[in-house]
Amino acid sequence: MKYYSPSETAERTGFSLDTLRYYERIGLLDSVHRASSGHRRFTDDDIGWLGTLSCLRNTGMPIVEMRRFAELCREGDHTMGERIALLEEHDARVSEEIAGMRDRQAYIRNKVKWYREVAAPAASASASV
Amino acid sequence: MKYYSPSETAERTGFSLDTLRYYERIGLLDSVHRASSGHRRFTDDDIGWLGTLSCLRNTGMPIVEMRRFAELCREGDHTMGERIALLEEHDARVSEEIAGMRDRQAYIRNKVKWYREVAAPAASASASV
DNA sequence: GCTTGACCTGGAGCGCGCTCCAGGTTGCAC
DNA sequence: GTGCAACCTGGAGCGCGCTCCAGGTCAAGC
Repeated sequence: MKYYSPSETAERTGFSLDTLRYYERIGLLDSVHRASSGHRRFTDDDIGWLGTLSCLRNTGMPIVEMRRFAELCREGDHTMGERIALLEEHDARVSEEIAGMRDRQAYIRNKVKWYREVAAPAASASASV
Repeated sequence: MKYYSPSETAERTGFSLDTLRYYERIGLLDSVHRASSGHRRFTDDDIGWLGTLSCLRNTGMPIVEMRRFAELCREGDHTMGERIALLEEHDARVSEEIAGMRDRQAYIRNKVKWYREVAAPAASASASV
Protein backbone atom coordinates (compact mmCIF):
# COMPACT_ATOMS: atom_id res chain seq x y z
CA MET A 1 0.00 0.00 0.00
CA LYS A 2 1.27 3.39 -0.97
CA TYR A 3 1.84 5.97 1.74
CA TYR A 4 2.27 9.70 1.54
CA SER A 5 4.17 11.92 3.93
CA PRO A 6 2.40 14.95 5.41
CA SER A 7 4.19 17.35 3.10
CA GLU A 8 3.40 15.28 0.03
CA THR A 9 -0.21 15.08 1.12
CA ALA A 10 -0.32 18.81 1.62
CA GLU A 11 1.00 19.31 -1.86
CA ARG A 12 -1.49 16.88 -3.40
CA THR A 13 -4.55 18.14 -1.59
CA GLY A 14 -3.86 21.83 -1.35
CA PHE A 15 -4.31 21.79 2.41
CA SER A 16 -1.52 23.09 4.64
CA LEU A 17 0.26 20.81 7.07
CA ASP A 18 -1.42 22.61 9.91
CA THR A 19 -4.81 22.19 8.34
CA LEU A 20 -4.23 18.46 7.89
CA ARG A 21 -3.38 18.17 11.58
CA TYR A 22 -6.29 20.39 12.48
CA TYR A 23 -8.72 18.31 10.43
CA GLU A 24 -7.55 15.16 12.11
CA ARG A 25 -7.85 16.78 15.50
CA ILE A 26 -11.45 17.83 15.01
CA GLY A 27 -12.50 14.50 13.54
CA LEU A 28 -12.64 15.22 9.83
CA LEU A 29 -9.90 12.66 9.29
CA ASP A 30 -10.19 9.46 11.19
CA SER A 31 -7.34 7.31 12.41
CA VAL A 32 -4.55 8.45 10.13
CA HIS A 33 -1.81 5.81 9.97
CA ARG A 34 1.46 6.45 11.74
CA ALA A 35 4.97 5.30 10.98
CA SER A 36 6.83 3.79 13.93
CA SER A 37 8.31 7.26 14.41
CA GLY A 38 4.83 8.64 15.03
CA HIS A 39 4.85 10.50 11.71
CA ARG A 40 1.61 10.49 9.77
CA ARG A 41 1.32 8.33 6.69
CA PHE A 42 -1.59 9.16 4.42
CA THR A 43 -3.10 6.63 2.03
CA ASP A 44 -4.77 7.07 -1.35
CA ASP A 45 -8.08 6.77 0.45
CA ASP A 46 -7.09 9.65 2.71
CA ILE A 47 -6.13 11.73 -0.30
CA GLY A 48 -9.47 10.95 -1.92
CA TRP A 49 -11.38 11.83 1.20
CA LEU A 50 -9.43 15.06 1.50
CA GLY A 51 -10.48 15.83 -2.05
CA THR A 52 -14.09 15.48 -1.00
CA LEU A 53 -13.51 17.65 2.04
CA SER A 54 -11.83 20.26 -0.11
CA CYS A 55 -14.77 20.26 -2.44
CA LEU A 56 -17.30 20.66 0.34
CA ARG A 57 -15.23 23.31 2.08
CA ASN A 58 -14.74 25.32 -1.09
CA THR A 59 -18.44 25.32 -1.78
CA GLY A 60 -18.98 26.92 1.59
CA MET A 61 -19.97 24.00 3.78
CA PRO A 62 -19.22 24.89 7.40
CA ILE A 63 -16.83 22.67 9.32
CA VAL A 64 -19.50 21.49 11.70
CA GLU A 65 -21.49 20.06 8.81
CA MET A 66 -18.46 18.41 7.31
CA ARG A 67 -17.95 16.78 10.66
CA ARG A 68 -21.47 15.46 10.60
CA PHE A 69 -20.84 14.07 7.13
CA ALA A 70 -17.58 12.45 8.22
CA GLU A 71 -19.37 10.90 11.15
CA LEU A 72 -22.05 9.45 8.88
CA CYS A 73 -19.39 7.99 6.62
CA ARG A 74 -17.75 6.33 9.59
CA GLU A 75 -20.99 4.84 10.78
CA GLY A 76 -21.36 2.60 7.76
CA ASP A 77 -23.59 1.92 4.81
CA HIS A 78 -26.86 2.32 6.63
CA THR A 79 -26.29 6.09 6.72
CA MET A 80 -26.38 6.37 2.92
CA GLY A 81 -29.80 7.96 2.96
CA GLU A 82 -28.75 10.61 5.42
CA ARG A 83 -25.54 11.29 3.53
CA ILE A 84 -27.45 11.74 0.31
CA ALA A 85 -29.88 14.09 2.04
CA LEU A 86 -27.02 16.13 3.46
CA LEU A 87 -25.26 16.42 0.12
CA GLU A 88 -28.44 17.28 -1.73
CA GLU A 89 -29.28 20.01 0.71
CA HIS A 90 -25.81 21.36 0.27
CA ASP A 91 -26.13 21.08 -3.49
CA ALA A 92 -29.31 23.16 -3.32
CA ARG A 93 -27.55 25.81 -1.29
CA VAL A 94 -24.72 25.84 -3.81
CA SER A 95 -27.24 26.37 -6.61
CA GLU A 96 -28.74 29.29 -4.74
CA GLU A 97 -25.33 30.70 -4.09
CA ILE A 98 -24.42 30.48 -7.76
CA ALA A 99 -27.69 32.08 -8.79
CA GLY A 100 -27.11 34.91 -6.34
CA MET A 101 -23.59 35.40 -7.60
CA ARG A 102 -24.85 35.61 -11.16
CA ASP A 103 -27.41 38.25 -10.26
CA ARG A 104 -24.86 40.31 -8.43
CA GLN A 105 -22.42 39.91 -11.26
CA ALA A 106 -25.03 41.28 -13.63
CA TYR A 107 -25.45 44.26 -11.33
CA ILE A 108 -21.72 44.87 -11.34
CA ARG A 109 -21.51 44.61 -15.11
CA ASN A 110 -24.33 47.06 -15.42
CA LYS A 111 -22.51 49.45 -13.19
CA VAL A 112 -19.39 49.15 -15.33
CA LYS A 113 -21.44 49.75 -18.43
CA TRP A 114 -22.97 52.81 -16.89
CA TYR A 115 -19.57 54.08 -15.84
CA ARG A 116 -18.35 53.65 -19.39
CA GLU A 117 -21.26 55.59 -20.74
CA VAL A 118 -20.78 58.40 -18.27
CA ALA A 119 -17.02 58.42 -18.37
CA ALA A 120 -16.27 58.00 -22.06
CA PRO A 121 -18.55 60.25 -24.12
CA ALA A 122 -17.67 63.53 -22.43
CA ALA A 123 -16.48 64.75 -19.08
CA SER A 124 -20.15 65.15 -18.32
CA ALA A 125 -21.45 67.36 -15.58
CA SER A 126 -23.34 64.79 -13.48
CA ALA A 127 -22.11 63.49 -10.18
CA SER A 128 -20.87 59.98 -9.72
CA VAL A 129 -21.73 57.08 -7.45
CA MET B 1 -35.58 65.10 0.52
CA LYS B 2 -36.62 61.79 1.98
CA TYR B 3 -34.76 60.50 5.01
CA TYR B 4 -34.63 57.05 6.51
CA SER B 5 -34.01 56.14 10.11
CA PRO B 6 -31.27 53.65 10.93
CA SER B 7 -33.74 50.84 11.55
CA GLU B 8 -35.59 51.53 8.31
CA THR B 9 -32.29 51.59 6.45
CA ALA B 10 -31.29 48.32 8.04
CA GLU B 11 -34.54 46.78 6.91
CA ARG B 12 -34.20 48.09 3.38
CA THR B 13 -30.57 47.17 2.86
CA GLY B 14 -30.30 43.96 4.82
CA PHE B 15 -27.44 45.31 6.89
CA SER B 16 -27.71 45.32 10.68
CA LEU B 17 -27.68 48.57 12.64
CA ASP B 18 -24.26 47.69 13.93
CA THR B 19 -22.98 47.02 10.46
CA LEU B 20 -24.28 50.37 9.23
CA ARG B 21 -22.43 52.12 12.03
CA TYR B 22 -19.38 49.99 11.41
CA TYR B 23 -19.38 50.79 7.70
CA GLU B 24 -19.57 54.47 8.44
CA ARG B 25 -16.78 54.18 10.96
CA ILE B 26 -14.38 52.50 8.56
CA GLY B 27 -15.15 54.87 5.73
CA LEU B 28 -17.46 52.86 3.53
CA LEU B 29 -20.18 55.40 4.15
CA ASP B 30 -19.19 58.99 4.02
CA SER B 31 -20.73 61.84 5.98
CA VAL B 32 -24.10 60.36 6.86
CA HIS B 33 -26.58 63.11 7.68
CA ARG B 34 -27.64 63.65 11.28
CA ALA B 35 -30.85 64.93 12.78
CA SER B 36 -30.44 67.65 15.38
CA SER B 37 -30.65 64.85 17.94
CA GLY B 38 -27.53 63.29 16.48
CA HIS B 39 -29.49 60.39 15.03
CA ARG B 40 -28.47 59.22 11.58
CA ARG B 41 -30.67 60.06 8.64
CA PHE B 42 -30.00 58.05 5.51
CA THR B 43 -30.94 59.28 2.05
CA ASP B 44 -31.98 57.42 -1.09
CA ASP B 45 -28.44 57.86 -2.32
CA ASP B 46 -27.16 56.18 0.81
CA ILE B 47 -29.56 53.32 0.31
CA GLY B 48 -28.41 52.96 -3.28
CA TRP B 49 -24.77 53.01 -2.30
CA LEU B 50 -25.46 50.42 0.40
CA GLY B 51 -27.01 48.26 -2.29
CA THR B 52 -23.78 48.45 -4.23
CA LEU B 53 -21.78 47.63 -1.12
CA SER B 54 -24.05 44.70 -0.39
CA CYS B 55 -23.54 43.43 -3.90
CA LEU B 56 -19.77 43.69 -3.71
CA ARG B 57 -19.66 42.21 -0.25
CA ASN B 58 -21.86 39.27 -1.19
CA THR B 59 -19.69 38.47 -4.15
CA GLY B 60 -16.75 38.15 -1.81
CA MET B 61 -15.01 41.46 -2.17
CA PRO B 62 -12.93 42.08 0.96
CA ILE B 63 -13.67 45.17 3.01
CA VAL B 64 -10.30 46.71 2.25
CA GLU B 65 -11.08 46.69 -1.45
CA MET B 66 -14.53 48.12 -0.90
CA ARG B 67 -12.86 50.90 0.99
CA ARG B 68 -10.60 51.58 -1.94
CA PHE B 69 -13.63 51.69 -4.20
CA ALA B 70 -15.46 54.05 -1.86
CA GLU B 71 -12.42 56.29 -1.81
CA LEU B 72 -12.28 56.40 -5.60
CA CYS B 73 -15.95 57.31 -5.73
CA ARG B 74 -15.36 60.16 -3.31
CA GLU B 75 -12.46 61.49 -5.33
CA GLY B 76 -14.61 62.39 -8.28
CA ASP B 77 -15.15 61.62 -11.93
CA HIS B 78 -11.51 61.43 -12.89
CA THR B 79 -11.26 58.08 -11.09
CA MET B 80 -13.74 56.42 -13.44
CA GLY B 81 -11.03 54.44 -15.18
CA GLU B 82 -9.70 53.05 -11.95
CA ARG B 83 -13.17 52.23 -10.72
CA ILE B 84 -13.93 50.37 -13.90
CA ALA B 85 -10.67 48.46 -13.62
CA LEU B 86 -11.42 47.53 -10.03
CA LEU B 87 -14.90 46.32 -10.83
CA GLU B 88 -13.77 44.38 -13.87
CA GLU B 89 -11.08 42.62 -11.91
CA HIS B 90 -13.66 41.74 -9.34
CA ASP B 91 -16.03 40.59 -12.04
CA ALA B 92 -13.34 38.26 -13.35
CA ARG B 93 -12.81 36.81 -9.90
CA VAL B 94 -16.53 36.30 -9.55
CA SER B 95 -16.56 34.42 -12.86
CA GLU B 96 -13.78 32.18 -11.64
CA GLU B 97 -15.55 31.63 -8.38
CA ILE B 98 -18.74 30.66 -10.16
CA ALA B 99 -16.87 28.30 -12.48
CA GLY B 100 -15.17 26.66 -9.50
CA MET B 101 -18.49 26.30 -7.71
CA ARG B 102 -19.99 24.63 -10.75
CA ASP B 103 -17.15 22.13 -10.98
CA ARG B 104 -17.41 21.29 -7.33
CA GLN B 105 -21.13 21.01 -7.61
CA ALA B 106 -20.71 18.50 -10.41
CA TYR B 107 -18.40 16.51 -8.15
CA ILE B 108 -20.96 16.52 -5.38
CA ARG B 109 -23.73 15.45 -7.72
CA ASN B 110 -21.57 12.64 -8.97
CA LYS B 111 -20.99 11.53 -5.44
CA VAL B 112 -24.71 11.50 -4.75
CA LYS B 113 -25.30 9.52 -7.92
CA TRP B 114 -22.68 7.02 -6.88
CA TYR B 115 -24.20 6.77 -3.43
CA ARG B 116 -27.56 6.07 -4.99
CA GLU B 117 -26.12 3.32 -7.14
CA VAL B 118 -24.36 1.73 -4.23
CA ALA B 119 -27.11 2.25 -1.71
CA ALA B 120 -30.21 1.37 -3.67
CA PRO B 121 -29.61 -1.81 -5.70
CA ALA B 122 -28.56 -4.06 -2.82
CA ALA B 123 -26.92 -3.73 0.55
CA SER B 124 -23.73 -4.44 -1.31
CA ALA B 125 -20.57 -5.66 0.36
CA SER B 126 -18.21 -2.83 -0.58
CA ALA B 127 -16.99 -0.24 1.85
CA SER B 128 -18.14 3.34 1.74
CA VAL B 129 -16.44 6.67 1.52
C1' DG C 1 28.45 11.72 17.10
C1' DC C 2 26.57 15.89 14.96
C1' DT C 3 23.78 18.46 12.02
C1' DT C 4 19.74 19.09 9.52
C1' DG C 5 15.14 18.89 8.34
C1' DA C 6 10.80 16.82 8.49
C1' DC C 7 7.76 15.75 11.79
C1' DC C 8 5.41 15.41 16.55
C1' DT C 9 2.08 17.56 20.49
C1' DG C 10 -0.74 20.83 23.07
C1' DG C 11 -2.04 25.12 23.22
C1' DA C 12 -1.98 30.05 22.12
C1' DG C 13 -2.78 33.57 18.59
C1' DC C 14 -4.69 35.72 14.57
C1' DG C 15 -7.43 38.08 10.74
C1' DC C 16 -11.75 39.04 9.17
C1' DG C 17 -16.12 40.98 9.65
C1' DC C 18 -18.93 41.94 12.30
C1' DT C 19 -21.61 42.04 17.06
C1' DC C 20 -22.27 43.27 21.64
C1' DC C 21 -21.95 46.18 25.67
C1' DA C 22 -22.10 50.09 28.99
C1' DG C 23 -23.53 54.28 29.88
C1' DG C 24 -25.91 58.02 28.16
C1' DT C 25 -29.35 61.13 25.20
C1' DT C 26 -33.63 61.95 22.53
C1' DG C 27 -38.33 62.09 21.57
C1' DC C 28 -42.83 60.28 21.26
C1' DA C 29 -47.06 58.33 23.84
C1' DC C 30 -49.78 58.42 27.62
C1' DG D 1 -43.52 64.05 33.80
C1' DT D 2 -42.86 59.23 33.25
C1' DG D 3 -42.09 55.31 30.38
C1' DC D 4 -40.18 53.38 26.79
C1' DA D 5 -38.07 52.54 22.48
C1' DA D 6 -34.83 54.13 19.36
C1' DC D 7 -30.67 55.96 18.97
C1' DC D 8 -25.79 57.69 20.24
C1' DT D 9 -20.41 56.70 21.22
C1' DG D 10 -16.10 54.22 22.10
C1' DG D 11 -14.36 50.17 22.83
C1' DA D 12 -14.34 45.25 23.93
C1' DG D 13 -15.61 40.61 22.42
C1' DC D 14 -16.69 36.88 19.37
C1' DG D 15 -17.00 32.93 15.92
C1' DC D 16 -14.88 30.83 12.30
C1' DG D 17 -11.14 28.53 10.31
C1' DC D 18 -7.16 28.18 10.41
C1' DT D 19 -1.98 29.36 11.64
C1' DC D 20 1.83 29.75 14.55
C1' DC D 21 4.77 28.55 18.38
C1' DA D 22 7.69 26.14 21.85
C1' DG D 23 9.86 22.38 23.00
C1' DG D 24 10.82 17.91 21.67
C1' DT D 25 11.63 13.32 18.68
C1' DC D 26 13.33 10.76 14.66
C1' DA D 27 16.15 9.42 10.59
C1' DA D 28 19.48 10.13 7.25
C1' DG D 29 23.89 12.03 5.65
C1' DC D 30 28.51 13.35 6.58
